[in-house]
Amino acid sequence: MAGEIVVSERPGETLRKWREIFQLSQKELATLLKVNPSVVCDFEKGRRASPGIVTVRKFVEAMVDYDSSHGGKVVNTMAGTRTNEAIVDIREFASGISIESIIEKIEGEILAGNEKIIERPIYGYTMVDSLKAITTFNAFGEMYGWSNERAVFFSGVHYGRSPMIAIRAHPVKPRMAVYVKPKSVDPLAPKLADMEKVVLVKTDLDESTIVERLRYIR
Amino acid sequence: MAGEIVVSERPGETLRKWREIFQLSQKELATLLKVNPSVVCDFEKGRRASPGIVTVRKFVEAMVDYDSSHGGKVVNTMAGTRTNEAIVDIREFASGISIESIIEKIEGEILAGNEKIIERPIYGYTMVDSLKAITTFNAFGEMYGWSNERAVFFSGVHYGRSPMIAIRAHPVKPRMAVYVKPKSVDPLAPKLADMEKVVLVKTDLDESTIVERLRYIR
DNA sequence: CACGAAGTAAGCTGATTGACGAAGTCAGAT
DNA sequence: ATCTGACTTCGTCAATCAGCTTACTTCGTG
Repeated sequence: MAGEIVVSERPGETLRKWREIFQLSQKELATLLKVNPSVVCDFEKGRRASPGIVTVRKFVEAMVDYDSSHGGKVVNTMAGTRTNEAIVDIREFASGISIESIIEKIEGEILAGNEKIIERPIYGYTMVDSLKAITTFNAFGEMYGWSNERAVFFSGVHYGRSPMIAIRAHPVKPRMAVYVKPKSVDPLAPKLADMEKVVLVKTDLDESTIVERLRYIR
Repeated sequence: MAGEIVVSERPGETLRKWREIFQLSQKELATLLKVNPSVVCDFEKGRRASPGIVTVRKFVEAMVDYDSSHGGKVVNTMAGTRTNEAIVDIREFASGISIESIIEKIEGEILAGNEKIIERPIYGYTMVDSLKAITTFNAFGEMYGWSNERAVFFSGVHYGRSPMIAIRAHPVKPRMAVYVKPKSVDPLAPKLADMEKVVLVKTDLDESTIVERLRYIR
C-alpha cells in the first residue's frame, strides 16, 4: 500500500484509489488527519509532486486505523481485488495440466528441460512483472509460499538472470518458469534452470494473450 | 523495499540497510544518483526526516538498476535473507506433517475443525504479522500463490476477523490457520473457518517459541 | 606513520512542501 | 431553481527539503 504509492507514477491517484477503497470522503479523511480538506485534494491532484514519506505514512495509517476500529471491512473488499502491482495474474487449475500442453498453448520455446520432465502436471500459475516485483516488494521475497507444482511467468524480463537466480536461491522451486517477451536470454539462465530441474520456456506472446489462453484451459 | 522505507520509523537506517545489501558505498550510490556523497549521508543519518517519495524512488531505482546491470547478485543475497517486515518466518517441511501433531507442538486450542480433518498432512507454514501485512503490502494480496497444503500463522491478531475474511475471499485456502496470542476471538472466525474447511487454532505461545519448536520438527 | 577511502557534521541557498482559507465548479436532491 | 455536499483551484507563508561545499573523524593498510 505505502509501497505502491511511492512507486506509482501518479502518487496522487494511487492515494485517491486507496481512500476510495476505504470508502472515505476527502472531508472524512481530512478530519482523521486533522487537516483541511483542501490538503487532501492537493495531494490527490498532484500539487505536491513528491510528498514526504511521513505524509504518506500518516495517510496510510489514518485509513488503516479507521478501518481497524470499524471492523476491518476494507480488508474484505481488498482481498477480492487485484491490487498488487507486481502480480499480474494468478490462478489455480481445477486439475493438473501438463507442462507440455501449456507450452503449446502459449507457443513457447523450450530453453531448458527434457522430454520426460515436461509430461508432469502443474496446478496453477503466477504471472509476475519482474521489475515491479523488485521495486514494490522485496525482490521476490514475498513469493515464498509458492506451491512448487506451478508455473511462474515473468514479464518485463531483460536478460533473465535475476528471475532464475531468485528461483535458485529459493528453497521451493516452481516446476516451470516462463519468460514473457524477454529482450534476450543470458546463457546462464537455462544452465541454472537445468540445475534446478525447472523447465524454462520463453514466449513472444504478450501477457494478456497468455492470460486469455490459460483462462479457459480445460 | 520502497514500502519498507516509508513505513519504517527510521527511514534513514532502512535506506542504509538496503544500500549495504546492494554492497554499495555512499560514494558509489551518490555517483549513480549523480549527487554529492554527503547527500546520501544526510538521508541515512536522518537529517532529512521525511524525504519525498520521488527521492525514495530514485534511491531504490538506482540500486535496482545497478544490480540488474551487474547480474542481479543482490537478488540472490536477498532471497536468502529475511527482509520482509510482515512475513516473520516461512518454511517448507521435508515431508508432510499432520495438523494434529503441529497443534500439539504449539500447545494449540482447536477453534474450528473436526477429528478427521486434523489428520491431514501439511507441507509448510507461513508466519505473518497481521498489522504489518496490511501496511507494508496490500492487505494479504501478496499472499496469493499460497500452496493450500500449509499452515498460516497470524500474529498481531486483534479479533481474528480480518485474517479469516481474507482467507474466505481468497481462491486458494490454507489447510490450517493459527492465531498467535489473539486478544480475543470473534465468534465469526470459527464459523468462517468451518465454511472453508480450514482448521482454526489459537495458541498463547509467542512467535519465537513457535518458530523454535517447528524448526526441528521431525 | 601517513595515506586514502568511507563516512559524519555543519553551514548555506534556492526550491518545495505542508498547511490554511477563500472562492470557485459540479451533480444531485429539495 | 437553488441548495447542499463533495471536490477543485489558487494565493500565501513558514518550515523543511535537496543539494552543494568544506572540514572533521575514523578506519584499514602499505
